[in-house]
Amino acid sequence: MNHSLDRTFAALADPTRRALLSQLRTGAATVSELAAPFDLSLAAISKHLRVLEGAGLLQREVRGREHHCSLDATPLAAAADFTTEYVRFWEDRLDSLETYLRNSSSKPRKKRRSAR
Amino acid sequence: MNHSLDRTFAALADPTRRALLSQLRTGAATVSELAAPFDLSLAAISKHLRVLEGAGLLQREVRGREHHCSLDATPLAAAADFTTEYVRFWEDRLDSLETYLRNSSSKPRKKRRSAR
DNA sequence: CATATATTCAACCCATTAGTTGAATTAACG
DNA sequence: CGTTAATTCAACTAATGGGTTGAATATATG
Repeated sequence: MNHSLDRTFAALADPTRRALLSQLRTGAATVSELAAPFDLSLAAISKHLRVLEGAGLLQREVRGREHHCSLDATPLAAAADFTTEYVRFWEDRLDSLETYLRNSSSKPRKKRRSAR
Repeated sequence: MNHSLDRTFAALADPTRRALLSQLRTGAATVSELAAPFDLSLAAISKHLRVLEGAGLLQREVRGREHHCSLDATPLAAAADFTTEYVRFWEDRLDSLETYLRNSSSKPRKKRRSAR
């Protein structure tokens, strides 16, 4: 279940791929343009790009002998939802812990208000 | 660079680990409690838990022979920031594309307003 | 103490990943 | 047409990941 989150997170787990994504924010680019900043073979970059493509984060338009790659951030929405849900959950827990501590230490035995 | 994002995303890339995190939201649990829902050996779960721990997502308190595990969502904040930044960027791009299309198709040659 | 319980450790297996190099493919260009 | 350029393919290596099993290590407990 949630195959696509698997691929999205796996794609993001590699620093080279995150750097490629970052580069793509400035606009579409060919494979060799994308490869230029890295000390890696073109084949290695080609593989990374395929991983990004497999995660739906990259779209490729072949124009002659050049492959023009562009970002597609759509799949990141699910990843963002997933993570922010936990962050919210966590903040809420910390909030209620805080109110609990405030209410129980200064005025012990008193009923605590609910957080937020 | 950003070793910790590496580990966070790598930890999230596995469905078993995401399920473990989800379980941990209901509160602390021992290793065997966490393992119960899965059709996996305890050793396998133990490994997954160590990955989560390595990513800082799990805290362990050894109480006698039991290891009580609890969630720590703190590292997810960076992951959430990372992903939502892209999502925002993407929405903005789509927005400006939309306004561009609206303004150029109905009233061609007219200056377009900036998005948002 | 002897035994059962909770968990990890160690050694393995198999699949996948990240990288390399050299050849193949396809397209552009004088 | 022949050469150069952009990219992938194929084969290989080394490391990592996810899983297993059986033994080891503590810790409870009758």
